[in-house]
Amino acid sequence: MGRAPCCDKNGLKKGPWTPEEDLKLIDYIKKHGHGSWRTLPKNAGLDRCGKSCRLRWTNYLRPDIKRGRFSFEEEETIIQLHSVLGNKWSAIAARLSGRTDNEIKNYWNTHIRKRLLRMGIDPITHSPRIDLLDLSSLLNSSLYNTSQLNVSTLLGIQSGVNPELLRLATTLLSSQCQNQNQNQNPEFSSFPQNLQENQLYNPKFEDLQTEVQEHPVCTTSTRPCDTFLYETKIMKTNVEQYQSNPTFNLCCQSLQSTMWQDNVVPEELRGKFIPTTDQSSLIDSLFDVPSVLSTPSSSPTPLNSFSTYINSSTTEDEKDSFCSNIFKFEIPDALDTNDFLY
DNA sequence: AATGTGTTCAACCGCAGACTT
DNA sequence: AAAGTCTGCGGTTGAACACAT
Repeated sequence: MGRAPCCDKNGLKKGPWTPEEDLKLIDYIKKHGHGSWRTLPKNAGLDRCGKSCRLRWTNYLRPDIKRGRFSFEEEETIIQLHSVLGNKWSAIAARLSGRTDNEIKNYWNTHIRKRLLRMGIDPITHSPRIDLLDLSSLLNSSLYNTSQLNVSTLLGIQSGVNPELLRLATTLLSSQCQNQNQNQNPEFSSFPQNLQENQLYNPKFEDLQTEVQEHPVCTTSTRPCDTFLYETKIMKTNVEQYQSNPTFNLCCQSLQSTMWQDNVVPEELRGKFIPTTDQSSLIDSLFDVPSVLSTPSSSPTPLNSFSTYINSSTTEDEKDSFCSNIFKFEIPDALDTNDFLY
């Protein structure tokens, strides 16, 4: 048979610890070490269960705990580790000296998670939340008028997009402009499908796939932990494939003009980087990831990119503000987006 | 000043795997 | 081998606090 029960839960104190209890616990562990948590409360004269003592010690009383606000570097580290490890708070805490898993978990849920959501980033997958895009403006944009292009297919994004929303978008596309562009450009009409096939089978991605598969797997995610960087690489590679396509060039110019016209880029920032008709620069801009997300601060940054501005920001608020604008999606009144959110 | 609302975070709960008997 | 405990972990809660009206 097994051991005797850890503790009799009846009558044991719960709730916040008093300074006296803290002192008792600290004194005991200083003298004897914690040893068996099961027997500790009795030996230390505490009316608590061992589990409660262990939690109090590891999360609050341990002398090597670093208290106070998280630094920017710590925050960036947490985001990077989370993109690889998922909600493995203890594993993340092990790489941040002085911080407990509980503290990191709380900080993630109260600060980082909300910030990512404000930026339109899914905090679980670290991918852009395309399901929050303003479909109506996208569908009516000059991009659409030029190419009758399925937006999600253009971006090479499928994961993270609610299928219902995509279906709705597709329905809208086909019903609104069924006759408009059908014969406009036969070459381009096969473009989306080709792009999709490329994403699935392109041998160029094999090394990236391997790269990701070598990482630990995100157990809390509903799909393998393909990080934001990985997806960004794929998207970028996908689009680069079509740079030689003249119709795609048109499309890029159209998209860029739409971004400017529709206030995707905040007014005050338009002077910070120069509008360009060069597709590669545009693509870099579209797929560049702000450093606060996943890019190590030491990584090289394209000059003509959003992150150039972000990295030169002086305060966290500025970054947040800028990123919020970049990812600010207006939800059409007629569309109840709650129905589409995971 | 009173009340309502939002935020924070210490502490609890329940589960799973390791361990003991 | 089986039954039960121990330990660590991640998710969740709710009291305390901050801020807005």
